[in-house]
Amino acid sequence: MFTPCQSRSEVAHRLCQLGISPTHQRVEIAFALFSRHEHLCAEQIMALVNEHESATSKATVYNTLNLLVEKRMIREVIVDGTKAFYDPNVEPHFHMYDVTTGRLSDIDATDINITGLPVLPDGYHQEGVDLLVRVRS
Amino acid sequence: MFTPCQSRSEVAHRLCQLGISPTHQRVEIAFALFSRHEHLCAEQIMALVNEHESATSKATVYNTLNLLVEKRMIREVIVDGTKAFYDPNVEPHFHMYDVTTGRLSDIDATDINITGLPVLPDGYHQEGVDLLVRVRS
DNA sequence: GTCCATGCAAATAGTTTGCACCCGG
DNA sequence: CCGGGTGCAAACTATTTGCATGGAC
Repeated sequence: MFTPCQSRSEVAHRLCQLGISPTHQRVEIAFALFSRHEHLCAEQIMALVNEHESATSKATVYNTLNLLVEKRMIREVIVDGTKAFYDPNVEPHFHMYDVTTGRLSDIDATDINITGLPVLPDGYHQEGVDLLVRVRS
Repeated sequence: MFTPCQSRSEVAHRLCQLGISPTHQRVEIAFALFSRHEHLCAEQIMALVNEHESATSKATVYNTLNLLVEKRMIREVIVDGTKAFYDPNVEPHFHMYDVTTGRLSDIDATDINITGLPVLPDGYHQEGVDLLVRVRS
């Protein structure tokens, strides 16, 4: 299950567990995602991190997000090709995207059942299944 | 069902049906997609179109692809956020993406059944469901 | 001649790269 | 000191915008 973090020290601890040294920038970036249960894009994260003092560069935001994705602390969600969203929930689940507002929300995977997917040829193995429900309001 | 076009005049005819004037550039771009049953990205389409004489600009390729998407002659498929694929098949169907080769292929929708999707609140309506199976070879 | 569709050069947005610096050993 | 990890300016790539051109009426 997804567990949010209320404090920066909690986030720092999780970073350490993954072998990532908890620098100021990294803690701020991870905290932005884990303190709220939302899907944010790089730009929004950058804005949150630099709310008080403008201290962290775009490149660092991106590099850190990529590092967290690689270490499986967060997940990248592609929705429309214009930008990536980042999701602090790494458990298997799906997404709903409101094309009117640009808002992305979770769909719990436990309720969903997908049948009839093709059997993969030998030598192939399934990495994952992405399911996105696009809605308009 | 998806019906490929073997000739440029067939493509021109389909463009007219949609109210798009069949200029040289547009016919070439649409023909690149409809003459082969494949998923191509803008770059590949540009290369095909300019194989003989380098005559069509990148901007025109993109603008034309966007026009065809808008008129529902083709479909944009987002797979990894680095580039968009364009699919001449606009019937409901799903996709399989080989992350090793970067190749994208169709999955027929008739075999697939998805249950347990959430009921949408009033005022919302479903635009579509995208299903992508990521495989590794 | 006027006007609007068309095509493209230039601008933009999102992301990555390569390198300078600094901190721990 | 030295070396690798860190952060960022600059570069890069995919895509969009705004405008000049030219063909239709």
